[in-house]
Amino acid sequence: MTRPRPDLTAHARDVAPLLLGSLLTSRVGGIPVTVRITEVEAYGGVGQDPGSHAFRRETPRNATMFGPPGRAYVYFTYGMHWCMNLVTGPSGTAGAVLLRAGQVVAGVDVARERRPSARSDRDLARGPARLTSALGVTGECDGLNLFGTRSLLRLALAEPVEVEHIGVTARTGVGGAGAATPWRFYLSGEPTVSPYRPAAR
DNA sequence: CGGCCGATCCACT
DNA sequence: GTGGATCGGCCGA
Repeated sequence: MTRPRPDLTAHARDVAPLLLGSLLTSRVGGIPVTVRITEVEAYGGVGQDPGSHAFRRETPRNATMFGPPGRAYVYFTYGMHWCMNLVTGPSGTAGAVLLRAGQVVAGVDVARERRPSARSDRDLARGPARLTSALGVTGECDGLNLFGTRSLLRLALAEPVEVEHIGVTARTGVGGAGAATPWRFYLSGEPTVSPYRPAAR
C-alpha cells in the first residue's frame, strides 16, 4: 500500500505538517545538497492572513504565491537574505509553506563552503535564510517546479510523521492578528529546529 | 544561552 | 519614508 500523495491544492496549514521529514535536493551549482526538513510555517491568502505577503493583494513580488501549487516561492528580505516556500492551494489563490529549517543529509561539504559562519553542522540550515544559503537558492529559483524531474530543486515527500512528534506554535516574528494562528510546525527534539522567537513589537 | 545591534536593499505606502 | 516570514558578532551571565 502506497502512501497517498498530499493534495497540494489544500490549505497551506494542512500541507505544512506533511512536509516535515521530506527531502529537498538542490542541484544549484552542480553538486547536489539535500536537506531533511524539520521546521515549516504556513501562510494564507488575500484578506485571510495578516502575516502573509499576500494579505493585501497580488503584487509582482508575491505573484508566485498565486500560481499553481508545487512551485517554489523565493523572496528577498532584510536586504541580504533569501527565503523559500512551497506554494499550495489552487491557482488563483495564494498560499505557501515557508521552509524554515532542516538537517543537511547530503552534500555537507558544499553546504559548509556556502555557510562558513556555521559553528557546527547542525547550524548549516537552521533558519530559513540559512537553509537557502546552504542549498544555493536565490531569486533565480523563484517559480521552479519542486516536483519536476529535471528541476534544479526537488522535494521528495516522506512518510507522514506521527502527530505526537510534531510541535506546534505561533509563527516566528509574526505579530498582531497574525499571531493568533499556530501555524509553525516542527519535529520535536530535532537539534536543527531554529530557536523560536516571539514577534517583536 | 540570552539580549542587543548593525547590516543592507527592496517592496510597498 | 518605513519596516521587514533574518543573521552574525559581541556582550554579559
